[in-house]
Parts: sequence; structure tokens; C-alpha cells
Amino acid sequence: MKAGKDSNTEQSILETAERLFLRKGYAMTSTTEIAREVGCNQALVHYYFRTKDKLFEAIFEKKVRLFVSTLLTVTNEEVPFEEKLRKRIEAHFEIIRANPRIPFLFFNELTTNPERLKAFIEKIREIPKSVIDKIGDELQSEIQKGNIRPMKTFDLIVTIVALNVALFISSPVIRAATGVSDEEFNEIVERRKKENVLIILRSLKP
Amino acid sequence: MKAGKDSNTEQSILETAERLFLRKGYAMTSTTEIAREVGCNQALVHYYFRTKDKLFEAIFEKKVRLFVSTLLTVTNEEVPFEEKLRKRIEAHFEIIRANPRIPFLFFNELTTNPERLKAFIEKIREIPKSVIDKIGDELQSEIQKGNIRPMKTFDLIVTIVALNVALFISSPVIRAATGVSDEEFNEIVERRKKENVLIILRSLKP
DNA sequence: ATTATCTATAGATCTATAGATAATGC
DNA sequence: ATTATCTATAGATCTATAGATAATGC
Repeated sequence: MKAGKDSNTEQSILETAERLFLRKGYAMTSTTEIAREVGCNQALVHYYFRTKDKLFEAIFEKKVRLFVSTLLTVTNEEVPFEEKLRKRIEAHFEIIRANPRIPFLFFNELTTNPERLKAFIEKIREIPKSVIDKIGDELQSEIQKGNIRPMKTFDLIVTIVALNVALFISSPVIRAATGVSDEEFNEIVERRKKENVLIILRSLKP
Repeated sequence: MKAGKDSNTEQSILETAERLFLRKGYAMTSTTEIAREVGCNQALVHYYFRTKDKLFEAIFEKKVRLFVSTLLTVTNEEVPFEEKLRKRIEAHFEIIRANPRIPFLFFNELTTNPERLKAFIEKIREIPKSVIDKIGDELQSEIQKGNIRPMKTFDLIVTIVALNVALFISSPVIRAATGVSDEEFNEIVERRKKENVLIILRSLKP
């Protein structure tokens, strides 16, 4: 070993790979480039992770796990449905804000690579039905009570994800087109967060 | 020439390339694969389009043009703003429905390749300001009249695009996860179209 | 004579591995 | 003795071009 004690090359490779995969996707990132950025030689990347695909999987799976787990955190607080939903939407928005490139990576790799999509679906299926049902049950019960117009749970989820993801998935384009500064973009993000909550809550009214 | 009179190889290359680029993106599609699918040798792809990038640009530009032009078609009909907006949303939805992989291609290539993003922004800038302003002016005038809550034109556009694009950009994932048939998916699409209009129009109320 | 098509190949990657060498922990 | 790192290289692409050959239009 040449490097000092706290230069964890393996970790460094993981972090660099994550950054590059998120920025450019799987196909556009080479192990050669990862090694160059890390400052080691290309063989080391394979020494630690054997194949480029395994390296990617390690990162991708971690991200899927983070995402899914946060989304499924069911709060059992005794608050009105609307308030609970608002919290959920905002929490979802903040996860994406903290990981703005993940939606891009998800859609990119899942729609591009059938193998990966299959593996992802398998992973999703492992989630106990009870957890998924819980979310829908609450909504359908509110609909029964007449507090919310009749609608499918699926549609509410699509709406939330669509609105929350949109700004971040298109941010490179938006930023290049408008030329806003970091602060200005942050203001847009904050405004958009409120906007999304308002749009969704209004859409539920009977 | 070996092929018959109506085997237009150049056109065939264009179509095949378009299909593959839309399905897998620029990086994951090779000129070798395009040639294989067309049934010619790989050199021919370069004979007609010189470089892979030029071939891609030809296709990409055509798609951008189609998209932008349709979006900017300003109808001067004397109908209420709400009705006009509904028409617009539905038209936008239908364009994406007819070209469901374009949003994927756009975001993928534009956020992945800075060069392409720059070229795209240049192209966008060529659109006369008057056309863009027109859209915003109508909205802002309705806001002045008190028919619509105060909001930025930008936010309305983000909302429309987000909702309309969502289903199609994620359709491979949704279809793999739910296993719905073509007909069932079509029903979802129809339902979603109405849903989007409803959500957006409601979100404008003062 | 021109245009379309093919074969062959250069040169640039890129992934993955084998085998040498250096550092570390015992 | 084990683990981390490096050098070197095989083998598979992939893009792009040069140069030969076949088809077509005149």
C-alpha cells in the first residue's frame, strides 16, 4: 500500500462512481474514467468490485433502498388525512431535493436496460402488501366518507411523483435556459414545493 | 446498387436509428447495431451521415422542431381562457402520447451532454419573444381580472409538462410493475388525460 | 460517369484479468 | 502471509475512413 491510513480507496471509488453514474448514466461512465478521477489505476476498480455492473448495482441498490424505505414510512400520527398527506408530499419532495439526480438515474437505467428493470420489479415485490395497502386504504376511506372525490390511489401517486420529480429532473435544462443563480434556483424550489402541495390538495376536493 | 428501386436505404437507416435512439439513448446505440437492424453494413451508415453524432443530430433536431412548433401553435379563437387552456393541455398530452419516448430522449441527452444542451438552448432562443410572451400575457391578464390566483407563467408550464410527461416517461416501469395489457394501459392513459386537465384547471382558481 | 454498397482495416476505447511489486499486520 | 496497488495486455467493441466493386442513369 502506498497511501496513508485514512485514504480508503474502496470508499473513494464508490463515491466517485456514484457521482459519475448520477451525472452521466451507466453507459457514458467508464471504469477508466472513475479510476482517473479517484487517482488510482483502472485495475483497482475491478479489484474491489470485479465488474462495472456489480459496482453500479451496489450504488443503484443503495439508492433504491433509500428511496423506497423513505416513501413507505407510514406515520401513525392522529392528524387529519389532509395534514398527513401534506407532510408526505413535502417529505417526498425533500428526498428528491437531497438526491436530485436519482429520478434521472432510475428512469434512465430502468427503461434502458430490461435486466435491471426486472431486478427492480423483483425488489419492489418484496415490499409487504400490507404497507402498500395502508396508503391506499386511508385514501379510499376518505373517499367513502365523502371528503375526497372518487379516484384511484394509483393516480394520486402518479400526480405526486410527477410534480415532485419534474423540477429536479429538468433542472439542468431549466438552469441553462434561464441562467438563474443558485439562490434564485433555491427560491424556485421553495415556491415549487408549496405549489405542488396546493395543486395536489386542491385536486382531491369532492 | 443491389437493392430494388423502392428500398431507400438512407431512409431505412434514419428510421432504424430513430427507433434505437429513442429506445436506448445515444450512448447505448452503436452504428454497428443500426446497420445490423437495417440489414446493410456499418460503413453505409457513415457513408450517408458521416458521423454517428450527425445522424443523431438530424433525428434529434427533427423531434425538437416537431415538439416546439406544436407547443407554440397559438389558437386565436375567441373562447374563454379556461377552454383554451384545456385544449392546449390536451393537445400537449396527445403529442406526447404519439411520441412517448421523446421526453426520455430529451432529458437523457440534454442533461447528459453539455454540448447538446448548449445547442438546444440556442435553438430555443431563436423563437421570437412575441410568441412566448403571448402565452404568458393571457394568463397574467386573467390574473389581473381576478379570474385566476396570482402565479408565475413558469409554474403553470412546469405543472402541465410534469403531469403530461409523467405517465409516458415512466410507462416501461409502470407496465412492468403492473403487467397491464395494451388496452388496459390505454384506459389508464385516457383517464390520466382527464385527470391532468382537472388537476390543472382546479389549481388556477383564485 | 456517378452513386451505392461492400470489404478491410486503423486507431481509439473499454472491460477484465494475470502477474509483479509494494505495503501492512502479525 | 495477506492485502492493496501497479503494469501490461488480451480480447471485444466501436467509429470512421480508404479503396474495391457493383448497380444505375445517361
